[in-house]
Order: sequence, then structure tokens, then C-alpha cells
Amino acid sequence: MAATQPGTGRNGKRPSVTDVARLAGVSVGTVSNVLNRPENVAPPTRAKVEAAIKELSFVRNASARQLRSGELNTVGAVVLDIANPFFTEMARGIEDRLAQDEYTLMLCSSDENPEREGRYLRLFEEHGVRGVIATPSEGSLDTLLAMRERGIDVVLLDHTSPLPDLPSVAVDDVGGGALATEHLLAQGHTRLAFLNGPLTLRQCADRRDGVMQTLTAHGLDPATSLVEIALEALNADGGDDGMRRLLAADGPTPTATFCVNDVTALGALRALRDLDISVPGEMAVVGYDDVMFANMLATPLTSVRQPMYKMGWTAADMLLRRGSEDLTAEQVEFEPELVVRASSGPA
Amino acid sequence: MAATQPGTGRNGKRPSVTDVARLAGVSVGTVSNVLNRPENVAPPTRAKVEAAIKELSFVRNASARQLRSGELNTVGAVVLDIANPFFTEMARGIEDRLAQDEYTLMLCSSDENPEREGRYLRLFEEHGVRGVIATPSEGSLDTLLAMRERGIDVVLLDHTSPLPDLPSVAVDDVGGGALATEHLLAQGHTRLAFLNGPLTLRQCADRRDGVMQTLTAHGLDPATSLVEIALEALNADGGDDGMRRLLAADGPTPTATFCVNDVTALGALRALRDLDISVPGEMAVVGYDDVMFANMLATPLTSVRQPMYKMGWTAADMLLRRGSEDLTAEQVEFEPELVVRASSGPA
DNA sequence: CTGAAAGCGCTAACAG
DNA sequence: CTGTTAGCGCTTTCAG
Repeated sequence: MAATQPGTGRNGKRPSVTDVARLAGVSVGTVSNVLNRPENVAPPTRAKVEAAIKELSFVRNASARQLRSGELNTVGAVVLDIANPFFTEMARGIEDRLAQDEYTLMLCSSDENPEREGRYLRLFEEHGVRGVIATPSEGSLDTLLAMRERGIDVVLLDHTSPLPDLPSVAVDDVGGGALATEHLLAQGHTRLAFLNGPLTLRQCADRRDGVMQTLTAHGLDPATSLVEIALEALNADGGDDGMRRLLAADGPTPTATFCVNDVTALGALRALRDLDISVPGEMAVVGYDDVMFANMLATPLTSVRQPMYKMGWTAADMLLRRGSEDLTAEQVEFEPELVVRASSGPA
Repeated sequence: MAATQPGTGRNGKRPSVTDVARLAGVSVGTVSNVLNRPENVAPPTRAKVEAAIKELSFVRNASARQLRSGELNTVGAVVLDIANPFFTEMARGIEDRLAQDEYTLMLCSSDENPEREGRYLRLFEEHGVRGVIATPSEGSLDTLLAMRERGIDVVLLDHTSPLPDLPSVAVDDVGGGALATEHLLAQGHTRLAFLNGPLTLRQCADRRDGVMQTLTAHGLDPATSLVEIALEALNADGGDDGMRRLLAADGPTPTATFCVNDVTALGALRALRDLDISVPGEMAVVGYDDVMFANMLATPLTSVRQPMYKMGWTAADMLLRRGSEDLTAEQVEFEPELVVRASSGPA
């Protein structure tokens, strides 16, 4: 007899339950049963069906399946930048927790572009994801809220929730900014620089608040004691460029720089090295996140640590538990922690 | 009149085209038209429909859509480890190319676990992705091939294709391993260590071949000139542990170590630093990948550079073009490049 | 334990 | 230009 062309179905299309049923000599209902409730099917029948499945190399069509029976074991996540170790660590946390419940992650990065973020969120929704974990940029909160109205679980990540019933996992960034600033002040620095991203990003705005509050609490006038540099991009090149602009600016050069994250600090350190400016001698540097490589740099980087993996894990956990357990929205806030290293010695 | 509860449909379910049609006073066909061919709908009608869509905050159901009309603008990618900058850089390349054509990426990491990889691949297929980009681990090649039989485009990434008609993007890892070894030998080292991952991973096996070939080409006997350490994990902790085991081993300690990737080298350097062993004085170190932070480490790391972003971009490009253009399978191979830095000075 | 039949939400003919 | 209608592949009653 002619061997069935595997996978090539009858007519080049993917084989369906109907094809399997026909080949096994049973009805589609039975096929569906062996797929979903094998224990309810008599072993001989089941064997026949399984043989047919293998023979045709049949693969379930998730779309049809979901269309009929609702749920789908997928959650979507949008982060700001997948190339930043801060977010990848979080993604690992999310993925690991999701894997426990056989859920799958659709991961996208918005590049801090609200439009791109919106596109991804809409796509997630169209695909019927069970839930969404998002690091929202400004403006996308409304979209997220609307999705929730429509029954999609939402957890905010790296963002405190503005609503009592919207779960979130965050870190106190105002406190983190303050921590970094206090440290620099304690080291005797009085003229600081802050390489920051757009204030439309909550993280940037909050860390800045922490800086400002600390400065004024110490009786310093930000106008004279702080130089702010707006970064073009929150990556190493952005930090490199920002540091060069800082050094080229008019007026007295600060003796210490606080970078809004470690990747950016890496770039700043690179510029400093290329320009032959010693760290921390001529310029102290503090980063934020405490990513894996922070303590391995030429001058180990002082940084504000965030529990990234745990944050991701927790967010996923909240999302998954939300279905099964009570619906009280948790709002977890982790505390940042200053890790002092060589890059921020005294002035 | 009572405001329609947005999103809460008639009965708590997501609103469908039927709901929209009813509210707008048109037929579902017309709704479908404004969704897919708005230019074929009279402006007034279109306006009514659009108003209804907004009113109900209707969101298309991608499952139903795909079920009916086949294709879906999604491609899946499985990489070995999403936390490794090497793979994230590639992912960025993939994502950026995909975004150009409005495609979306489902990204998963297999953790070098073939079972997990298989699960993800099956899931992709069930979801009807248009194509798959995979960094296959051993054994999964068959799965990939089977998927291709069933009409899913497959591109191998960081893996040379074993089949003439299966497209792939790779780097010459044998050459890369040779490059690193040649360099170390040229520096006068004669006792080398190789911190490598499992040989079931093609990258590891190939780089090892490069090492071996170079050694014998120079008349050295691997048995006496090379110590191989099998890493438990291809991350920083794995490298740290591997280096400690190397130093604790019997026999003369090598004077140079080649690490199978940079993340691993980072860990090895950490161990060396903690143990107060100078680099490159007492131990030279060479990594692989040349990730972003390689040149910023305490001792800038000599490494074998791979064009990660470009690799990802190219793979996605091949996948996308495969649909539209001719079907000749390309097999791109990039050349690795040695980047010498301080970590590998002379013995 | 198995079969028959309805229908999930959408798109694509085809009529009008 | 708009309406009607027939499925896409699957799960799920409901009978037998």
C-alpha cells in the first residue's frame, strides 16, 4: 500500500481531526476525546487514534481550539528594552514562573515607544492571551486599563499601580534615587550630574524626584548643585554620549555622576576611560540596577540594586494566581539597596 | 439613554462582529469590510461602523480570523538562553527586521533543554506561526524538519544547515575556536585550558574542533597541552565554578584559558579576581562573542567577535523573503573575528 | 464508551 | 456598495 505522505494531508493542507478520524475509523468526537480526556477512551480505540495521529503527524490547531473553548495558556509581556539585562533578568523570572503552570510567554520590547507598545498590546489581545505583564510607558496605562475592562488580567511591572485594584510589582525608585544621592553627598560631592532618560518614563521621573528631595533636604539648591543631562537613548551609546556632553558643557564640571541605569553607566565609564578621566578620582559614578557585570568592570560600579528576577517571578505569580484565588489586587513594592563599589570613592 | 457598558458586551463576553453590526445597523459582511478593506465602504457607513467599534471597544479575535483566513503575522524564535547578551542582541535583530513587515515575535528560551525546546516548537505550530527561527539543540533538528514538511518556514540560527534546502545563518565556530587558540599559542602559551559546555551543543563541539585542530597543527598533543573542563551551566556562575575546578585540578596549571563564551569568561574572571590570580600575568583569558561589556571589564576581555545583531536580522530577513521571492535556500556564514585586549597578554 | 451535530467569530464568495 | 451565507477545525452537549 502507498505510504501516506506525512504531513501533506490529503491536499497539501494541514491534517485536521476529521482526517484523523477518518483514518482511524472513528468519529471526530472520539478523536477530540483522546486528545483531551484520553482516560475516557477505551484503550484499543485510543491506540487506533494515536496511530492515525502519528501517521498523519497531526498537530492541533490552537486557533480553532481557542475559538471554541475560550482560554489559551499564553501571557504577553512588553518590556522597555529586551537588550537591557535588567529586563532580561525579569523576563527570566517571568518565564520560569510561567513554565511551572505550562504557560508560555510572548515577549516584546517597546523601545520606550508608546505606539509600538500599543501595537503589541492590541496584538496580544487579538490573540486572546490570558493576561498581560507590562512595563508601561506614559499613555499606555489607559490601553491597559481598557484591556482589563475586557477581561484580560493585567499586572504592572516596574511600575506602582495607580489604582487600588490593579496589581503591580515595583521598586521604590524615589527611594533609590535618594539612596544614590545621599551616598554621593556623604562622599563629599557637592556638584552632581544626573544622566537621565525622558521624564515621561516613570522610572526616570521618580529617580529624579529622589535626587531633588535629597538635595534640598541637605540645603542644596538643585539649580547650582545639579547638572541634568537628557539622554538620547537608554543604552551604552546613550550614556557615552551623555557623559561627553556633560564634560563639554559650560560651567564647573561636577565631580560625581548618577546614571539612571547600569547600561548607561557602562557607556559613561567608557567615555571617561577614552577621555582619560579617572574614576572615581576625577569623576565618581553611580549606576542603577546592579546588573550582572556591574562588579566586574574596570572600576567596579556602585549601583542601586533591584531584585529583577524576583520581580518578574512575582509578577507572573500574581497573574497566574489571580485566576484561581481571590481577586484582591496585590501591590508589591520591593526596596532598592545601595551597593557601594570602587566607582564612587570620595571626591 | 443608558450608556453601553464598554467592553462588557451584552453578557460579559467580548463583543463580536455581530454585536458591532447590530449596533451599527449593518451586516457583519460590512463590518468585516471596514476592518479589512475600508476603502470599499461608503464613508457614512464606515463612520457608523467605526463608531460602533469604538463604543463597544471591539477587538478582533485573531483566532477566528486565522481559522478562516489562514496566515498569521507571527514568527516564533527559540534561543538557548534569553539572559545571555549574545542571544538578546540576536533577538533585537530579529525583532527589528520583523517589525518592518508588521510581524511579531514570540520569543522563548530553551535553556539548552531539548524537551523544553520541543514544547515551544509544538506550541508555535499549534498557534500557526508563519515561521520559526531556531537555535537548535541536539535532536530538535528532526522536529524542525518535520515542521517544515508541514509547511512552516524554518530558518536555523547560529547553526549551519545540514540540508541544502534548509536556510541558515551561522558563524564559522571551528574557525573561531582556531582563532582563539592560534592567538594563545602565538602569545607563547603551551598549556591551555578550555572551559566548554556540553558537546551536544554544536557551538561547543565546533569550537572544540577548532582548538584541537590548531593544537595538532602546531605539533602539540592535546592530551598534555590541553585541560578540558566541562561547565555545568553556560552562565557566569558556571564559568566561576569551572575556573575554580580548573585551579584545583591535579597536574600543572595551564597559563591560559579559553572560555566558550563571554558570560562564562566573566565568571571565570570573577573567580580569578577573588582568588587573587592576576590576568593575564598568571592566567590569560579569552572569551567568545564579544558582547557589549567585554571591553569594559577590569581586564578588558580578548574575545572572538560574532555579528549578533546582523545574524538575527538576516535570519528574519530570510524568513520573510522566503514567502515572497524564489525559494532557493540561502545558507549564510559569517566569519568570526578575533579582538585582542588586555586579558590575553603573553605568558 | 462512541457518534452526530451545533456553534465559537470571522472572512470570502456571491447576490442583490 | 451592502447583505447573506457557508464554512475554517475544534470542543462539547446530547443521544445512543
